[in-house]
Amino acid sequence: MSSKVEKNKRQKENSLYDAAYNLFTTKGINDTAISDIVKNAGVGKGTFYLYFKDKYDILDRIILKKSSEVLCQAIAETKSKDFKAFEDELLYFIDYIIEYFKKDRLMLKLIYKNLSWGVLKKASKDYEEIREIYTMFEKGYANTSLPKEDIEKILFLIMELTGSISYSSIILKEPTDIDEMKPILFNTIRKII
Amino acid sequence: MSSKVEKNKRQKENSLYDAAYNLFTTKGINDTAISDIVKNAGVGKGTFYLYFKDKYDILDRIILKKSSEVLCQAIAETKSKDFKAFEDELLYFIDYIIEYFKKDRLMLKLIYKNLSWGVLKKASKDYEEIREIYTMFEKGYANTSLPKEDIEKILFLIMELTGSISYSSIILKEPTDIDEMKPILFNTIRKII
Amino acid sequence: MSSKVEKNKRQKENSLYDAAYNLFTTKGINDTAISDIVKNAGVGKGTFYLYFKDKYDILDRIILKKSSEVLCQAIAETKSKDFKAFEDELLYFIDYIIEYFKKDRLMLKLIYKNLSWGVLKKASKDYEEIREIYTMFEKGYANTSLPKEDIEKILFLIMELTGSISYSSIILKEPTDIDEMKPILFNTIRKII
Amino acid sequence: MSSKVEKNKRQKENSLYDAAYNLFTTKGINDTAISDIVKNAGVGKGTFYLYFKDKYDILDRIILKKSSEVLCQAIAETKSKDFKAFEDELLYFIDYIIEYFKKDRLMLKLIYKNLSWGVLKKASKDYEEIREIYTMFEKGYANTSLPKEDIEKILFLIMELTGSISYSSIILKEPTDIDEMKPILFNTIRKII
DNA sequence: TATGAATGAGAATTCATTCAT
DNA sequence: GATGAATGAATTCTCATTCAT
Repeated sequence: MSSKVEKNKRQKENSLYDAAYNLFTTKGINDTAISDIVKNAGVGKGTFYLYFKDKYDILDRIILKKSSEVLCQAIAETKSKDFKAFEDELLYFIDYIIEYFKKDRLMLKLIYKNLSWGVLKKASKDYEEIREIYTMFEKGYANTSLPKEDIEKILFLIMELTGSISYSSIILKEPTDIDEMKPILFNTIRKII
Repeated sequence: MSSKVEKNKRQKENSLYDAAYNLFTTKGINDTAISDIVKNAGVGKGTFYLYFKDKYDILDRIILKKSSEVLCQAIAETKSKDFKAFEDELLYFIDYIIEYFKKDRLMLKLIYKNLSWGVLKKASKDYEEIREIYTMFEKGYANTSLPKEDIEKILFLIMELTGSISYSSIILKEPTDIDEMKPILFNTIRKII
Repeated sequence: MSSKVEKNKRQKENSLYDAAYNLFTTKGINDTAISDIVKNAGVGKGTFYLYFKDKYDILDRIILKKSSEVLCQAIAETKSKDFKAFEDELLYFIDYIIEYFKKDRLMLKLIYKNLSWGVLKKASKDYEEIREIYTMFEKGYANTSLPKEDIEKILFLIMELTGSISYSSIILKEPTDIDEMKPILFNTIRKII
Repeated sequence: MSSKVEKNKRQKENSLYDAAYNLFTTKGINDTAISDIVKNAGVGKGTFYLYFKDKYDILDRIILKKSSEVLCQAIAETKSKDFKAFEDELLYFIDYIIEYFKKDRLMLKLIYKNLSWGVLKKASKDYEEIREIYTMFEKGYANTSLPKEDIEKILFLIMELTGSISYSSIILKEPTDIDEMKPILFNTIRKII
């Protein structure tokens, strides 16, 4: 296949991704029809089915893509800082994620209700950076006697807590604004590790 | 209005609640149509609209009802035990909730992603028991200098953490089974308070 | 039946008339449901069927009532002026009707599309005043040799023309405003008689 | 787009027009459902919404189409006769319309109460023939000092009168049959011009 | 590959009418 | 007479999916 054709295909697929993401975040998943997506993407209706099975197929892929993006960016940024203390490193990582969500509330809204940390772990085949989160965390626990599985569980627990608190305080403003929750959350994480 | 008519109305409304709950938990929300609900409830289609605005109206009310039920039962049971230590009391309360969810996974699946602790707080007007959760928690912190708001935030955080971990480990088995997560979760809560 | 009960019945019927008239003129006939009418009238749904067969039954009666009212008022007012010339008398009568419609556009909109002069004639059993329109017109033609039927046809024609022009110029502003159409219309009527 | 597809589209649209027209005239507008239309047209239900917004959209377009057809035919026929006198020409034109309505009462019934001369004028962009009615009329008034607007108003008035009388005498037989009304109507028009 | 016209199953919603109280 | 809860047929409208071009 000529690379021109290949490029054109990639282009169509991407415009479908973009259109779907925009519609899912602004109108909601239920209120977005495939005909909306193809209209916004500027492609024919049949074309959608060449790339995706249905609405939930493209949704799943978008969620994976977007949440990986956040995590990759967060881990890359954290690693570049060369923290001495593990606690500082972890909190910087968590804070980066929260600040990201604060700037892109629509994305948080879309991915939170549809993402589980477990799904991401499966995706870690494709994203080396996600494995690095584990590495960072395990290194932080290097001189403890905790079994590796327990360390992973603690990481899992912290990630779930972060996601949960981010969602409720950023999206629902419950029980209060994220900036007021952060000290409590960070303090809690410090106690946990 | 005669009490016979009144009783009949209550009956219809309840059979709609029950039918909707069963369908939502077994078939899922998206795959449940109003016509399914009325068919299962044994009432006419128009009757649905006499009591509810649409599918999401009945869903919201079910979620509120069911989640209040869990919490009310949990707090009642906890109070009846007359714990001496606050830590024991809180962990018993949390454990009760988790065990409830273990027995009724479908309910957990339905309510978790659609419920926020904030919504419940608003409902606490109608449910005295929910206010008692706060009372219990505040009593536990009685001899600290923490401001009342911070105590509430910590409670909120623990509730979100519990819900989040319950959902992922009971429903998704991620990162592992709930029984393996419990020690870590309880240990974490102990550290937090 | 005691007159108190009788009065109460009349009251309910009247509030149904009023409610229906208000809804028909503001929301339109198609968009007015019987449940709207009874709600606005403050009576039970079953009550409607004690007085009217269906929506079109009450509509027909309202149209007859309202259009008779206009005509009765117009003829009474005209007679009270004691015109010498028939032309002046007829034009005053027509003008009175037009001015009435100008002040109550909603009513014109409701009755025009649903009323025919013929329907009114049938109603003239109940409304002596409507017969007087004929009398006035025939008197005006007293010293001509025209057969009575032709005189009636001319009156009919003038009434249809008036209604038609009122509707288009007052409601649709077509071809122009009623005040600009009046001179042409009056001039035309003068030529006709 | 291939002309085959284009032709097929036109065909579907036309069968919808035809089916809707037949149902509107025979069953009435209120008693015609979209599902009746598509069934009679032999197309899928969704196809209707590909071409029309709703029942009133197709109705409006039908009315415009049909009323333009009558007028176009009437003016074409009139022009072909090469009348010397304007009065003869106008009356022939009016008579043609009336005879048309006599033969197609259902059409008259459908379009009259839903059509205004004003709507037609707007459509005259698409129908050159409608503009020719104005031309004919203005030519007839060529050697008078009447302003152009007044001439148009008189034409409007004559058209409204014709429509109104046609409707009541052909459809309602009020006050009498159209053939008995014609002499009076023609006489009146003669007086008006 | 890409298209978009066509489909029809199925979802939500309305509403006239009945009838037990 | 008066009520209003209950009904379910009827209607509108949507939308995922197909397939001929």
